[in-house]
Formats: sequence, structure tokens, C-alpha cells
Amino acid sequence: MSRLLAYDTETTGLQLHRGDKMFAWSTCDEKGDAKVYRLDNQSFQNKASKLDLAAFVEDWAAHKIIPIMHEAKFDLTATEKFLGKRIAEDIKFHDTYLQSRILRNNQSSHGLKDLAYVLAEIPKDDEALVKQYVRRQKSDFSAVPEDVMTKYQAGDALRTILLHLFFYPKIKANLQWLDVYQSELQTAVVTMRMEERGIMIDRNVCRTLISQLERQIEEVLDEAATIVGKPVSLSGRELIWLLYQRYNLPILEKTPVTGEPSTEKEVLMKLKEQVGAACPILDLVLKHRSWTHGTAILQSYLDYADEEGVIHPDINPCGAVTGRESCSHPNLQNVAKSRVLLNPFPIPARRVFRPRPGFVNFHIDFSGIEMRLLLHYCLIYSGKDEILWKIVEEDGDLHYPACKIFYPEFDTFDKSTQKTIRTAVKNANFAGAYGAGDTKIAATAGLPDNVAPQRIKVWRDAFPAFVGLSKVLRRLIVQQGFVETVFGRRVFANTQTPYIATNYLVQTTAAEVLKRAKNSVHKYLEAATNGEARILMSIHDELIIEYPRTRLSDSKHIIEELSWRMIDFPNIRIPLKVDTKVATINWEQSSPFDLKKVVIK
DNA sequence: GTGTCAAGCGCG
DNA sequence: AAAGCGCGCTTGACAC
Repeated sequence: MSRLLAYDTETTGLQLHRGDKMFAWSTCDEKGDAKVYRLDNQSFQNKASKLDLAAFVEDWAAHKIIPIMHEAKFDLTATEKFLGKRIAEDIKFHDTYLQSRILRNNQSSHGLKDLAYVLAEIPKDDEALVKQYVRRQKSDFSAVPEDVMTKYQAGDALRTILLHLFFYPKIKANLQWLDVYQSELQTAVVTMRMEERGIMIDRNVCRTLISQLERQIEEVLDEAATIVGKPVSLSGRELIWLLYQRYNLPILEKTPVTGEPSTEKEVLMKLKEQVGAACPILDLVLKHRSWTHGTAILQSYLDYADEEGVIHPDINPCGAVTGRESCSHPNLQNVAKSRVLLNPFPIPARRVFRPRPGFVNFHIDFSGIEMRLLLHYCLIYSGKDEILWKIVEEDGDLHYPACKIFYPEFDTFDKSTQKTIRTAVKNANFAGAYGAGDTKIAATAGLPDNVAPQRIKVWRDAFPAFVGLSKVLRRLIVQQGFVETVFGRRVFANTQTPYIATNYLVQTTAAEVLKRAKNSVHKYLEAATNGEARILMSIHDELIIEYPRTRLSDSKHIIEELSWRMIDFPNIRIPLKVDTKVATINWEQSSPFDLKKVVIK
């Protein structure tokens, strides 16, 4: 019989891949009996050694003890780093953070102390006390006196076991929720391995790019000074003055909170259209903004990289309300692309990321997954728009019919216009499905006022199920407070904003699909390549996989097997599809990877 | 100096 | 009546 025991680590900070270390741990059993151990200070009463910890962890592997953690990925990483060996794969464990995320996705906080306060009225004052010491000593938790720290540690372990006793029975009561929970636990372990491996940048490329941009920023500022007649910062308050007083441009939009005239990119682009060459300062502002932002981000990549140029990000496998993953330190889910529609001065930041020596990177993404999931849920809730399903069968473009409706002359446009229009219409399609009103749809699709109402009506009539889904889901939110994914996961939304339902449902389902795909791919790669090919990153609908060049002759087979596993979801009543690209030089230059003919230089 | 908020922007 | 959504990071402004 295994014993449940809350387990909480104390560390010098949160950046475990950049030097922070575990210095203590605490436990608490179901009776509330808490114990604390200090690794760093052997003069303390509750001292413990690395051997003690190792022996304790042996009991996990032997399944004598099942540790319960709040954000297990963190505690397990800290413990593994301290012991210098992997343990997560060998143990059973629980995670009260994930339990909370699953049971109430829209809870305002899933922090340990907040939950214990909300659910059990356990006061949070111990945190403030410890923080006082930390602040006074300008140091980390290891500087807090033993007695204070002991109380604090014991408190967290107690909170953790209480949360487990409260949450877990609710999860266990529903087989689908249990399955969702187990999937999340597995994802946490897979994610640990991704963070550990990290992703490599080419620091020389990065530095060169930064200095290039810095030179260009100088030039822009010089040019602006000449035009304006004095040095200007091209940002902040001075920018508002420059645009709306010095140049007296019309105020097209105001910021929502403070009501200042907006200087957003989209507004500047509109102003460009209106005044054109008469105001050369607009382009300078856009360049300046993009490039200063770009250099800052690129510099942060350099700062995060280790001695070998590898970045180990912090990935939260369930960081968003919708169950999506989030990524920080740095955020590798928003690395700028060099070619983006509607961005005149992009930063080619993806050039900086490279495959490790001896590897290529495969990028496998779900194609059109949001659209496909929308159609799946239409089938469940609002019916079947035959036109759209036919396109799915023929593997065509689901946004094409809307292009023809919003722009009847669509077919006669040239290629590049078609591309621009399609992007706009695609966004309008999503906006519409996700509950946007006619005004917003017209603006997104770029329709002039005189034709918009009529064409939007035609669009609504053409896809009754697609357009009608939002209404059904809204009603569900109002009636019961939640909607449910194909996996049985409940997605709660505020009844004041029921229109969020469609977006939440689709985004949550896509997140679950990706995480399950990730688990399955990880397992497969372990077995099929002995862990030589590995997942490096996941970005909402995409997996980045590094693959050893020595195994390239097998790659076609392996990627094909992977692809099948990624789309294997019998409960989803529409076929899913993945596209594969391969990058040999950097993230920017990836080319289609055709499973029929494989040639990699 | 440190922390917080708003604006803005990158990705999906 | 009207309503797309989710993140993290940087800058600039302001308060403590």
C-alpha cells in the first residue's frame, strides 16, 4: 500500500536551469503531520543530507510513497537537479495545481496560498513574514531564520495535502476527468525533458543582428531629428505630441483606459494611408518601434543562453485559462517571423535559432485545427454546413467560400491581393464564429460600409451551422456556466461574457489535442530512436522536434509514424491533418518535408 | 531604487 | 444591445 505525502521544495529562486538550487524540503501526511528538512545548513536542527533525500526518493520509485506537489514540474526539477538524476518517469505523483486548473479553469488564481485561503480560509500571512526577511536581507529564502522558515515550509506542505484531499476525489469521480488529469501529469514530465534539453541559438548571428538593428535605429533617429528640427525620441509622451500636435494628425482611436490618442501600429498604418508621403515621420516611428523592441528581445535571448548557447525556457504546461501552455524566460512562443503580412518592418528573430550540431529540426503543425474543431462542434451542436465538409474531404481551403462571398470578384484578383484578402477574410471568419458583431466583421474583412451589411448577411445564410454555433454555446454558458470538450474537460466562463464560449471551447480542445499528441510523440521517440530525437518546443498547434542527422535515412518512416499518432483522436468527428517542415540552418529557413520524397542536404 | 499599470506588440 | 480569444515581454510613466 502506498502512502500519500505532500512534498514541497524550497529553492533559492525560480530559475532552476540558471543556477537556482533547492535548499530544503517539507512533507505533510494526511493527518496533518508536517516535517521540514534543511539541506544547506548542517547546524540546523532539522538538517538533512543529499543521501537522506536520495533515500526518500527511492521510496517514491518503489511506489511506497506517492508525493503530492503543487506545480510538480518545479519540485521534481529541483529535486532531480539536486540529486543529479532523473526520477519523474519512475514515480507516481499528484499535482494539486493541475487538479485546480482542470476543475475550475477560470479561477482567478491557482496559487497554493490563494487556493488554501479561498477553500479553507487558511490565512496567507506567513508569506508576508518570510518576504520581509528576504527583503531586509536583500537575499533569497535561504536567509530566513530557521524557526520562521520551518513554519512557512510546514504551512505549504499542509496546504498541499489539504488541496489534494479536496480536489482529487472530485476528479476521480469522473473517468474522463481522471483521464484529462493523467494526460496533464504526463505532459508535465514530457515538458521537463523539453526544458532540460533546451533550444540552441547562434550567438554570433544574434549579436550581428543586434548591432545591425542598433545602427539602423541611430539612422532613423538622425533622420527624424532632421525632419522635426530637433532630436526626438519617437516614443512615449513625446510621440503623442509629435503626431497629434506638431503634425496635427487626426485622432482615429483612443486608448481604452486613459483615453490618450492611440499610437498603435494599426492606427499609424491608417494614418499613412490618409496622409501618405506628406508625413514621412510615420514610417520612422514604425521602424523605430519595431527595431528597438527587436534588439531588446534579441538581447534577452543572449542573456538567457547558457555556455553552449542553449536556452532552457520555463514552460507552464497548463498556464492559460484555456489549458494552453505558456512559456517564459524567455517566451519562445512569440519569436518574430521575418515575413508577416501587415508588418512592414519585421525582425527576422527566427534566424537566430539553429538546430544543434549534428541535428535537423522538424516542425510539425496541425493544419487549420481551429477551423476543423469548429466544424466538429458544429456537428454536435448546430449542424453540418455541407459546403465546408466537402472542402475538408477534398483537402481544400476552408476560407475560400467566404472570400468569394465577401469579395465576389475574388478570382480575378492577382495572387498577392488574393493572399492579403484571404488573410483578412480568414480573420473575419474566426471573428464571426467567435461572436464578433457585424461592425467588427466588416472591419476585419475590410468591407466598405455600403456593401458590408448585405455581404455579411449572405455569409450568415451560407453557413448557418458555422454561424449558429456561438448562439448554442452561449446558451450553455448562461444555463450551466460551462461547456465541455470532446475529452470531457469542463470549460467555465463568466456568465456575463457568454460569447467567450466558442473561443474557449475551441482553444481548450486544441490545447488538449496538442498536449496529448506531445505525450504520444515523446513516448514514441523514446522507443523508436532511443531518445536521440526529441521534442524541443510546442507552440499551440506545432511541435519542434530535433532529429539526429545520423538517423536521417529513417526519418521518413519515423515522421510518418509520428504524424499518425498526432492525429489519432477517434472522438473528434472530423479528420485532423498535420504538415511537416524541416529546418537545417535555422528556424527561419524551413522547407516543406514531403513524406513521398525525402532529400535533406 | 522597487513595484505597478497601461500601452503596445510578438506569436498562436 | 453588443461582444473574438489566449499568452509574455518591453517601455514609459508614476507612486512608494
